[in-house]
Amino acid sequence: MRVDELDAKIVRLFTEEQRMSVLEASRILKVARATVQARLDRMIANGVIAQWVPQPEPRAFGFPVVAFCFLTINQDLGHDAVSKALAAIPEVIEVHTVSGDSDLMARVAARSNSDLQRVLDIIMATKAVVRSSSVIALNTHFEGRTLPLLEAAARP
Amino acid sequence: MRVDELDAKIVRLFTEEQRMSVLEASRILKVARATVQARLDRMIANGVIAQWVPQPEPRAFGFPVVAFCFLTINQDLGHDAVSKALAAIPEVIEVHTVSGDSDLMARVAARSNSDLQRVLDIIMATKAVVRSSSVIALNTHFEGRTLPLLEAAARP
DNA sequence: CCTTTATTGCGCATACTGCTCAGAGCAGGG
DNA sequence: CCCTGCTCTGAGCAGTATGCGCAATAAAGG
Repeated sequence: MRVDELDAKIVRLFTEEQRMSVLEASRILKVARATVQARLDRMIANGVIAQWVPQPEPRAFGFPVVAFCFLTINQDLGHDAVSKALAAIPEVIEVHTVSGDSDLMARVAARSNSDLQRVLDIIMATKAVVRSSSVIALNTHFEGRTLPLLEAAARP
Repeated sequence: MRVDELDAKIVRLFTEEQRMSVLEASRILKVARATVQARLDRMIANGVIAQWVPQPEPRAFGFPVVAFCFLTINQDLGHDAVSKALAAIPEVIEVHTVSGDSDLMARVAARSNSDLQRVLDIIMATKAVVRSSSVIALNTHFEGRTLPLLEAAARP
């Protein structure tokens, strides 16, 4: 879907002031309320706004450690079956099939470095994963920063 | 912060029905409206709910390619200066300092595989990065799946 | 047992939402 | 040049939610 600058401004407004009402936004942007409504509806319908939900932050409730694990899977099972098995583990936040030496990459949260070991053991215990190699995130500079990209896509 | 099962149920409700009102949620959970309000306020204040904003999805507006780039940086600059330079590039969605062979890991979005090359060139052109090695996400099975972890943390 | 904190139920004024509708502006096709 | 389709606009109205305050009750902790 194509987005324009008004779309980007709307998303930015609702991102910066999450208590913004549609009416208030329309006043600030000097457009009709129905326009803001329509733009939001369209972006949600097209998936440009993928979700608009309270995002729990594991760091804030006892899981300060983040690691990226590169997994070599049991080829008998296939990627989908393995990702399904991984989805049963709450500490696994994200799973991609990737190019390169490994088959899958998983983002994993843990209570501590030693707790990460526990989670990795759970992953290995599924028998879906043959080998894993992890990289720990020592410091997260930023993440989920998609707004600048939306604005870049909106520019003419 | 400690979360209990009511907290998790509240987050789940607002995640599954994003048009849920606080009043409606209180009716469904059979608690007072003020309680739901108080729990939400507390979780937002403590960062358990990190953000509650419209999340743009790059895949939906022309950036279907996702890659994870492992960067070796120019040691003269330091991690923070480099991450700041990377933050100026809208295609860079996420940056972590990581353990292992590389210094930083960046999540990058692009319009296509060849467009990814363009983005990597921009990254290298900052002179902040000495070497990069990328892994392309061929298939995203799931991501941002933090709710199960919150529920696990809420269980007694 | 007492103090503190959380929850509850209630009311009220204000504000927002969802919905509808007719008219205006604009671009593209015939 | 005129039609057609699309979006934006401004307006209204009923229904609903919100923010706020308050006093009573329940639960938790020392």
